[in-house]
Amino acid sequence: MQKLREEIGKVLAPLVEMETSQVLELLEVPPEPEYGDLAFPCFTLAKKMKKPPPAIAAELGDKLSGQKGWLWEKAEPRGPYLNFYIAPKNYSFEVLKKVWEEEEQYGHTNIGNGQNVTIDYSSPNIAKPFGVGHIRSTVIGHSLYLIYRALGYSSIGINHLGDWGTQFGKLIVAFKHWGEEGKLQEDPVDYLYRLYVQFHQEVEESPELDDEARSWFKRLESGDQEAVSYWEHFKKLSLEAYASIYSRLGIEFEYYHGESHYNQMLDRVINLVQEQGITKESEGALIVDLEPYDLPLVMLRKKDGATLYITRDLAAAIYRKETFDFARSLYVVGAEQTLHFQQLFKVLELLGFEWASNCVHVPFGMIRFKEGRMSTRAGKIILLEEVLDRAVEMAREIIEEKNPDLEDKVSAAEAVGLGAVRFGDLSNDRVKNIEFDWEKVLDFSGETAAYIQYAHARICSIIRKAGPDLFAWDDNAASLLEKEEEITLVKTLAQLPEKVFDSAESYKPSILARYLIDVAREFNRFYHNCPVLSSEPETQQARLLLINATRQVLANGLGLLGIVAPEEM
RNA sequence: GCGCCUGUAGCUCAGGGGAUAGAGCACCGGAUUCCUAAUCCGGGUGCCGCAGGUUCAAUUCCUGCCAGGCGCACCA
Repeated sequence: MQKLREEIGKVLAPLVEMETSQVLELLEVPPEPEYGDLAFPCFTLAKKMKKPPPAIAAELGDKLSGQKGWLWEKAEPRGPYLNFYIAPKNYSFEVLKKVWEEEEQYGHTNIGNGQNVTIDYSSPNIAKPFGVGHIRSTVIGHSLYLIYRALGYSSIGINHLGDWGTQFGKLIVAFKHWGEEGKLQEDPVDYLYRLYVQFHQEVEESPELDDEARSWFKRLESGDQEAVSYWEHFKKLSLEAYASIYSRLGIEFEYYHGESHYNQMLDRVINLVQEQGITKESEGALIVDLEPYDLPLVMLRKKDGATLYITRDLAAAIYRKETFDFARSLYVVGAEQTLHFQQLFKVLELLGFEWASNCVHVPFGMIRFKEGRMSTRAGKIILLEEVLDRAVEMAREIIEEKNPDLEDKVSAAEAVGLGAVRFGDLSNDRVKNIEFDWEKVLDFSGETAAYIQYAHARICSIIRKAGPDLFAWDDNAASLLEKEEEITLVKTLAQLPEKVFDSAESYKPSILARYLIDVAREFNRFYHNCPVLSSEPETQQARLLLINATRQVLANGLGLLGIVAPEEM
């Protein structure tokens, strides 16, 4: 908790002849609770004071012996550290009061000060089914969207649909050769997907199909009527299919600016790069040589005149800056595209845009099978919808078994099932690959969303039973907590704001996800050792305030992960 | 060949310049006259990939190597 740090910083600064801010940077949380709650390491002072660290710690301990502050009650040296111990009652009071007052705003701040952050996420390729692989960008990006908003930024979600490029040439060719409109209408995305797979099979035998596809894409780019109408048709049908997944997951975007959105800007962008004098003609194509920067060259225009992915990304970046004047621009895109973004950002830099340094690629690992990677082309893929459906179904079975009297099983199963899938993607470091395993997807035990949701639901149940009369703020009760389980829980609750901040700064919702597991765990320990409703009136009041604060932290935290916190399950 | 990422307990993974390296799963054993046992408690495991280097201190930072993943001009 910030207040505690500041209090200790102020006390310590004059004693060690440092700025308060320097002291604050050094303060760290000890590895064991018995070593106190905040420690000042004396190593860096050793040189300056020409004394061994333990001697310094001891000396500081002497100077502070018998002293205490509002939020801390003693400072003790231990080895090279000076350990501060919180004053449990005051500390609990402060934490509970803050959560009580801020409610759903607890954990939020205003450091973003209304600045815009654009977040490019989800961005599926039209005409390809929404596979489990797509969930990573969607879910991580959306969580960052929510987290940045909680920090006072104005988040702008952009779905950079893959709605342009040679794949449309392929699709048009496939549809013209083998397609049937009737089947397309039945299940558009699935059918387009099958055509796409078929194209890649046939191309093995007939390589000329590739040229045909390229030429159709070229026609599309030059506005050919027939090509455009195919494209519009495919796009419309795909978008309708994606809409249902997004609505089920509660995901929204400010803009659906796909790649095609930037078509009119491409000439201007290419001119801009040419004016900068960094382009070259090579084998008929227009390229930017990045060799001086140890990067492979970038191609802006193919020899047939058609543009490429990076051309449109360049246009998109500039468009986003001009339109939204972002403070940061995030690209939540798979790690396999790291090089692409290095090139993109380098070209922006060469164009003289100093805001290039505010563009951030937020990479993540891929979801793979044990046997190897998933492949849309080869048809080796698992549909996200199937994953969601099976997870919800499994949740439903467990509810049926554990809580057969529950009224609204449908909502609870949806919350738990979808939560499990999302949490699976959010809880581990995003850069790591994930091995897809049905057993893990459908396992709701251990460190999962259900663990957190269950803690939330139990708290709601206790609060319901307590009734509204028992449940009100009480200055006196708020400072009655003293049992170890209570204090540990309070300390954990106090960490939410810093966890939210850390998640944003490192672009890692996993920090928040892991923290919520800690909160739920500490709550469970408390729950098993400290009865709420059957305790003495004053204790009961204190514990109600504590569990309500816990409920709030869990709800706020899950909210930032895009996961529903059910009141019953 | 070059570049980027990853390597921690049987498995899946946290953590991270310093105080005894942690969880979950799995396995074994315990807890429910009491707020939902989707819970809790107990039981044991680690050359933190290998080798050097920087440092008072390295599992953490740097370099090299090994293993796996990903990428490297007309795909996105």
